[in-house]
Amino acid sequence: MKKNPKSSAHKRPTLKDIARDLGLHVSTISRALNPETRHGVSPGLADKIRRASARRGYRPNAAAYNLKTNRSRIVGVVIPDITDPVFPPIIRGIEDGLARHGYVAVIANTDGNAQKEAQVIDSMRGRGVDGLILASVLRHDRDAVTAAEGLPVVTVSRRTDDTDYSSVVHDEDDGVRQVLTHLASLGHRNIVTIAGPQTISTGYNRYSSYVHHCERLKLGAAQPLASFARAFNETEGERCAEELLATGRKFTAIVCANDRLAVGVVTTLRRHGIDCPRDISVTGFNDMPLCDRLYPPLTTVRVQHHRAGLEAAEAMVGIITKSVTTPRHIVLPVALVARESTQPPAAVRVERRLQTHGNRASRK
Amino acid sequence: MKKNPKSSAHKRPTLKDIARDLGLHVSTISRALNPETRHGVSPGLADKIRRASARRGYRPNAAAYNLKTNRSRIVGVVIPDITDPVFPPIIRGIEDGLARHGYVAVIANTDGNAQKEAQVIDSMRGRGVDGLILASVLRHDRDAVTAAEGLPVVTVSRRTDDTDYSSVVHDEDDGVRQVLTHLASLGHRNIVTIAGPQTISTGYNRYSSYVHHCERLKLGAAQPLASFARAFNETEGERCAEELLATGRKFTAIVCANDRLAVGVVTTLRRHGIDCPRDISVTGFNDMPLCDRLYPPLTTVRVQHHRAGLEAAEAMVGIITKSVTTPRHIVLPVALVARESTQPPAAVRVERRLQTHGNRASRK
DNA sequence: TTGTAGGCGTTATCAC
DNA sequence: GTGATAACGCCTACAA
Repeated sequence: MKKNPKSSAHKRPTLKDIARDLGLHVSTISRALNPETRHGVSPGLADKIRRASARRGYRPNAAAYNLKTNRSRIVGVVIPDITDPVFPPIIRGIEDGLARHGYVAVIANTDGNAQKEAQVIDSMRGRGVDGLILASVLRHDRDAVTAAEGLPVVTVSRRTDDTDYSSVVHDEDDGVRQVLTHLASLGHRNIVTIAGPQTISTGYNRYSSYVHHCERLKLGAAQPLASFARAFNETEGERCAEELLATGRKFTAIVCANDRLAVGVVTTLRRHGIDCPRDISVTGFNDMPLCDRLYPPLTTVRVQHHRAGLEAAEAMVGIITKSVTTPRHIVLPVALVARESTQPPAAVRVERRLQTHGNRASRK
Repeated sequence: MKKNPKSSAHKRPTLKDIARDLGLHVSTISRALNPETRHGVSPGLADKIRRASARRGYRPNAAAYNLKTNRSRIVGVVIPDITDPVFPPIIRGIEDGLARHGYVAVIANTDGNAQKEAQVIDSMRGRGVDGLILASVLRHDRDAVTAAEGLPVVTVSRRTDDTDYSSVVHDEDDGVRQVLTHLASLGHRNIVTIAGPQTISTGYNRYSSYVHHCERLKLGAAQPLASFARAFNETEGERCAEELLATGRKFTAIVCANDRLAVGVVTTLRRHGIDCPRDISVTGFNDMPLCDRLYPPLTTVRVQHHRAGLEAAEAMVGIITKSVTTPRHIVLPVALVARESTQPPAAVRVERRLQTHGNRASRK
């Protein structure tokens, strides 16, 4: 039972094996087993072949298929860092989407390093990936673009300015609009922002929208105040909050370009004895996992991470299989999630209390 | 410049191409380029060949290599759900470790479903993975074991009871010991637990250690009280906390089998108007990302997620390349991280205050 | 030290 | 409809 070559136990059976079993030819087996070419074989025989190969536990050899067809059914996924809470749901979406079509993902982390990005893309190309899903691109990403040359590319969550890659992104502008409308309706007038890196489409778009909608809603006082983060993380949130406080300017709300920045902001505020939301309201963007369990639960913009991954995967498979050449740009809707990190500013609260004749518990 | 077959632009060059360029034969090129066989070719020629292939931008064709050598340099990684915050750091570690040796990971999610686990393992085997790293196994996982038959397997974070797979786990027992010692030193005596699924090694070991160390430290009153979670998530944490409260038993601390359960517990306590840590202390396990930004910052056990992934990857490559046959079991040290979710019980605080003659600010 | 030939498992293009 | 044959790109005896 150990090395019996005739036994079904040891080596994986090949087309040749089941051809020998049935006294047929390899090519017939191949045809019968391939849905695309099944028509060229009589129904009865095809059935018999399928049953026989199932019985033998036949599994097509991926390497041979790859070599012959030059298709690996592997898609490379390039992200900054899987450890950042926004990416796992996206990846899950990508994997789920790819799996539907028999594709799998190979993931690489760039740590936001453009050089490393080009390098991992190169190595993925060496592995013969059928396409690339990039969640790491900058707005002007020459390195990535040249490294990816000739391969199908879909960007997800982000977008490049200058190429015609297909993309799946979130409606950043509407998100920012909803945040500012929400803050305005609470009574905030002096709203500042912590913007993300302007080299990344999300950072750039969210900041532009902030400026645009502040103007439109007559917010942000004289000139809107902004601090620019060099990365989307807690540490930068802390640093930027310090920077804003150091200006001495008065403001009652901070709009952050993403949740992790907001988390850092809250930490810094607390360190300064400033309470969120009592003294200052803070908003995030993304609604990453655990957002609702933070202190305070964070008001943020929910984006469809998983869905974005799914769409990106579908788009990729579409390009690979149907050779869709015209780039498609999908923009997914977002939704404000108002939690406890936003509240009317103190002055407004006092005012309202007076209006309601000192009615306590007017707002828990 | 579009389809010139002689141009270096379009199709990836093969060994044959650079052989033709140099007027040599394919096998010579192959030998010169392969570090293992380079000895069999004169140094001068080898150099010339390497330069030429570099100039042409030669990249070995992975599929052909795979087909010939029956090695894919792909390792399958099976996890419950990449969306669970504990897994990304592990995966990052695995990917970093594999990358050192030119391997990549393909990830699949099982959602804790044993059947799905067997299924994804099967499909990975179809892809010709060189080995499997399992972060999803149960203690008795017949499905996984049979599906993985014949492939190198390393389990990470978890372990099976009955097979001889190599494994990389954390020192659960020491973690629980440190947690209980910490709570005891704060003055807690009535300590209950929310245990994880007993079908999983972590759940089982942490609970066993809880029982053992409670006894050793004379804790847990008459009989220790436990509620058993059906999964390691916030919802189950909430449910189990309700269950504990419903018993009517008095206790001052809840030891949770992981952080997500602890997060759920805190939510439930708050819903009942019970403050953590003032009224009840809560501890977690894992020190997942954002643990320090929760409310209250969670006292927990730091485990080396990334390191575990690295070690698992190294172990896997060791098995694949050097055919290490004897399973190795690595246990990584852990460390208590005391944060604000643990505090002396109210009775003890009062007592201490009396002892210090009403000294306010004795403890912030 | 270098060249030759065969084959890994599959698919595609012939002919029958 | 089915069988034969070549080829995908690489590795590796073996021959020269």
